[in-house]
Amino acid sequence: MSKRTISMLAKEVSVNVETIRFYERKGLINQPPKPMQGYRHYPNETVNRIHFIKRSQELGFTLKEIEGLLALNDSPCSKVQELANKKLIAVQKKMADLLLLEHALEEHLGQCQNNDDDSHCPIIDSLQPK
Amino acid sequence: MSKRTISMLAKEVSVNVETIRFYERKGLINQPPKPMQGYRHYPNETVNRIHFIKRSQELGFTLKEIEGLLALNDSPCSKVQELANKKLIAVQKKMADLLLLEHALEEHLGQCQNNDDDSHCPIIDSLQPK
DNA sequence: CTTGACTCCGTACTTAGGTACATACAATAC
DNA sequence: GTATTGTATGTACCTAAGTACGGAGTCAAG
Repeated sequence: MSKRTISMLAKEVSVNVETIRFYERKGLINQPPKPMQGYRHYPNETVNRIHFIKRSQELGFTLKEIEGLLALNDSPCSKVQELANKKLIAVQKKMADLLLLEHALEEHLGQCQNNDDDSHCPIIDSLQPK
Repeated sequence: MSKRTISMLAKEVSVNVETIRFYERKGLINQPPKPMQGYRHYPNETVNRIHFIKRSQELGFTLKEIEGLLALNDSPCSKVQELANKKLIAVQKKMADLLLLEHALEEHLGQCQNNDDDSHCPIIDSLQPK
């Protein structure tokens, strides 16, 4: 009886209407059949689906991976762990990269601190080829 | 006398020919004039330019920001520092985000470790709406 | 009954940093 | 001289995750 139209659904899950259509096109949620008359209405299941997608995104999964997770719904825990573990390793690698970047930037900025001549920048210098 | 053609330049700086053309279109390097006869040849300056771009990319700057850096060549050090500092802060923020993500993933994986029933996964459970 | 809001549907656009392709022409190898 | 590379140019395509738009149909309020 809720007669949940697409814009009501959108509001309910805090997502744009266009995004819902996009997920439908991607096959992440299925489009309810169009009644002979009037607009489509969306079941609670779709609300749950979108929440699942959004939570997974917060864990850093891409839509493609989420598609996999959704398919894995009844798969052994070990499969899911494998995916989550891969993601964890990717996250850690990314952090390591950023840490290097952070140090490089800090070092460059440190050189600017010891620089009296504002008209000449050690950062630009070090980017310049030797 | 080098008569450096585009593919020689590409090899020299370890970049695709297409990438050089792309940088030309973006205005990051300027395209040498086409001689009446034969192919364009690229000066050492372009080699330096591309090295500058690549080093800046390693420091995490985007092409758009690099455009800014190139324009800043003769600007006061303080301007450059400002840009680098912004970048540093963005990097640190990104790391903080990833750290949270890491902990969330680790916690989820930890629950799988304490799970005896492989046919049922706590991760999928926790993504599922309550 | 007409206006405004909403839906449906398909398609195009967005950002970033390139990659690829089609065509014509130039240069080099044999 | 012919075959194979290489270059010039413009345009289209790629991924990711949507966003925007145009036109037609539909619904609800006044």
